[in-house]
Amino acid sequence: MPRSTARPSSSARGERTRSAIIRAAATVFARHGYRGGPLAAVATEAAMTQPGVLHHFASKEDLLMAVLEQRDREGTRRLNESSWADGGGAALDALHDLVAHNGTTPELVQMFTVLVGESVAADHPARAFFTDRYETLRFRTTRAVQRGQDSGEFRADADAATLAALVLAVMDGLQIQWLLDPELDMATRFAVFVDMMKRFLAPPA
Amino acid sequence: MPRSTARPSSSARGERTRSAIIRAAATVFARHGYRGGPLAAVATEAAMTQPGVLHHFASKEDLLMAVLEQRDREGTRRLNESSWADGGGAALDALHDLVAHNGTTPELVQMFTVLVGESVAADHPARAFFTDRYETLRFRTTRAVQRGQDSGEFRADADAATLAALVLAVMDGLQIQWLLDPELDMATRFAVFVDMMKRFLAPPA
DNA sequence: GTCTATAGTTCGATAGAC
DNA sequence: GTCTATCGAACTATAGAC
Repeated sequence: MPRSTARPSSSARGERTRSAIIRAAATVFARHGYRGGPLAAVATEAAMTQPGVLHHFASKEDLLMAVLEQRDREGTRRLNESSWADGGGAALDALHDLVAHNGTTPELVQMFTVLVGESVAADHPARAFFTDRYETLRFRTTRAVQRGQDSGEFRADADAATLAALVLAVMDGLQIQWLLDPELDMATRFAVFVDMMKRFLAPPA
Repeated sequence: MPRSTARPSSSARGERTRSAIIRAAATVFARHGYRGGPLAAVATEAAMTQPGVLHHFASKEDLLMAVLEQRDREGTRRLNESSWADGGGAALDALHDLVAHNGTTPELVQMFTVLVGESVAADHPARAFFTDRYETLRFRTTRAVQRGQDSGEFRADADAATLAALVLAVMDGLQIQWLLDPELDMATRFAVFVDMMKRFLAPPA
């Protein structure tokens, strides 16, 4: 592995170009969707020509998958650095922090909302990605609720999997409404939902 | 106005053709989205040629708007025939019935989910339609919650507008997850949310 | 009112020079 | 590694016969 003081190797420079293209593609896909966003627009955004983009990615579809995986990793990293892993009410608070942060990154939110909508169509290249993503998110959120039940913070007789699906649903649904009308504050509304769920899960006195 | 026993007038036959095209377009847009669904596919689905479709609609965009308004009217009619207008818990139960019914019409649900995702992009022709639609739905749902507060069924110190936004968010979010994984039952999960919200809104004993 | 034919674009991908 | 040039496909919309 090259030391940070060394002149960047050819492949390291290549990685930087790839990153710039991924950033540009995220912007274009957020604004116009995958089908509606031409490679030429990605190229312009990355200060290149369209064949230049395809020198770094075999196809537009390849670029799409690279964008999705990159942005997904960034979002996941954020959660992992929070109190998410503690489970229970702390995990719900961590999700609230995430929603508040998302409110400062409309482009990222819009990209995922546009692409998940497109990908619901059976033949969309990102369909499998999103199916997997939701399965993983539901699994992890279910575990966070269960952790709260195991510790006695939450009632044990609630269906953790259903509640996990509801949490993710609220996040997605609020994003849609926020993107259509930016006046709407996601974090404030999500806080009410978290409050509602905590009361619902409070063990009987 | 022609009597029902009369031979259908030319314009009545024209209306039937328009309806058939709208039905065909709804199928195609649900499967591939607006941008991804060619007029030729709509034509095939309606057993016509592509210029035949454009004889009845000035442009693809015109057809899209006709599809949206038609399908929206159908959905709204269903709600109006339920206990929705009573407000309060009865209105929430009416929404649950709607969610259960939606579970039997995946094509309709998919069409709206795909199109709302696409339309979040600023330049999409359906953007204004969906912005208005959510504003209207939020307004009507807010009123339903307030009606419950006025009657004393619900606590008066809850923010009806926020709760309305949450209800719509859950519906949309569950639809996304259901379309990506049809194993997930929307109605069962929505019922848990309704239960949670009713407890949250129960007046203090 | 529906057809065939086609104009006029736009786009993804490839070829090949530098 | 980036460019210019271009191919070939797909799509909306129009023209005009029947």
